[in-house]
Amino acid sequence: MVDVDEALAELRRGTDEILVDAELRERLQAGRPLRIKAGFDPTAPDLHLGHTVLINKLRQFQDLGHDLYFLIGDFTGMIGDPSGKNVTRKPLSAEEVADNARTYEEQVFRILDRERTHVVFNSSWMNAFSATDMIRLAARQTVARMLERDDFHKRYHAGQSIAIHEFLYPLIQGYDSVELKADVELGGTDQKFNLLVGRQLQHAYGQRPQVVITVPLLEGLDGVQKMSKSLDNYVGIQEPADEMFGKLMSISDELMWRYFDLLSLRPVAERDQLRKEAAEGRNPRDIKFLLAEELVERFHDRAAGVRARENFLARFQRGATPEDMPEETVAARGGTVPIATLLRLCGLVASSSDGQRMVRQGAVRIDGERVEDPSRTVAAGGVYVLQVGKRRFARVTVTGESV
RNA sequence: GGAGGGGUUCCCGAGCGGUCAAAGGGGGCAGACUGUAAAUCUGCUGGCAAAGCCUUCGGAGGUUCGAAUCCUCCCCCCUCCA
Repeated sequence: MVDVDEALAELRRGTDEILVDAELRERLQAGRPLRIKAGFDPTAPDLHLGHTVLINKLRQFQDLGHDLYFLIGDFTGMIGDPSGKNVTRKPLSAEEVADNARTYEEQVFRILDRERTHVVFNSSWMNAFSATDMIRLAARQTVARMLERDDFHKRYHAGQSIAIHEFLYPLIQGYDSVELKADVELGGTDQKFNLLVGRQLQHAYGQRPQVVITVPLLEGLDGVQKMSKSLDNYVGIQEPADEMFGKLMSISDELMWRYFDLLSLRPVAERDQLRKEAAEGRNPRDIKFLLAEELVERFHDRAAGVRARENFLARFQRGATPEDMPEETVAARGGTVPIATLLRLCGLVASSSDGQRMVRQGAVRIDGERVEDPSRTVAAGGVYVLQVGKRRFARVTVTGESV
């Protein structure tokens, strides 16, 4: 049996809070495999680095011999999750939920141990929940307590709507813990309220309340808001190596240390050493290289990490165009196509108006030559490398009229 | 059920008969500077194969030469009272 103190030290690392630490110790001492719960909303089909903070922690529990209940909140997902943005979400269709859940499952086993993971869906018990059950459940919670939740509190005081069913979300999530007889539930710090509802409900239903562990939320690339797909400040774990590397290089120096803490698996001592070197004048960019390379390596492989760094240097230090870029084919009506339209058709700008603006701002290049004239047209019968800004590229073949 | 306040572009928020594709801020994007960092400065921030045309101020009608602005009905949100 693993030493409990050692296990606890390992489990505490990188967490935000453990409620209650003494209870966790007790349960670990009991020596039986614990039932570890973590819930996932089935709306995001792409896991990003922000999710991996939690998933790495789950993996640790597995490595210590505990059982993971990977809960896909398909039922709660259909209700619509109130957390995050202060907007009532539209419910997902059963089909979408199923699709998203499958994608989740595929990706998560890049990190988790399949053998020690039970994938469960809360619809499997919630679909059988009766109105009577629901009322009994709702009776366990008060409106005042609900309004303590930060998200609800803000919306309420900002004069934004809160639908009643949004109150059901935490209740059901909490009830899932009852159903699973969870010993421990993990989640992001933003989940603290919901996780604590689980404790309360387990007590109300005669169970021993779960231990709640929160992990910090990872800030997105902007360094301010949490990493999320909808804010488009994320790094997906399935992204191409160059893309991943480039995104990680664009973070601020300050944020880099945060990422070292929450994402890097390097020993703490090494992190401290790097920090010292930075303070002594080592170029932070080179330290960022280490981080970016480590993460690319984790989700691709060693060679990919090295190659991504080389490509990065080539492109931005020596101005080379990337080797891989989207290939597009565009048919020119009447033999030529305006540059702004071409950019739009290649997906490099959101609209042709936007494309014109980009040209005016000097952001557009054709085969490396800056385009000055917004009304410039491009002739059919050629292959061009288009560039917008520093990062957006496409190789386009312009053909004559085809349809 | 009653009384009052409110719904404006990605977000917040001005506008209250033409000069409004709609102030200002945030966010975002681009340029300069750099280490594709941050900070800073500057510009842009409805759409269209485009010097013109088309669509936007909760929805539908109406008044007017002209409506985000005025009128009618409807929908939604908030506050207080029940």
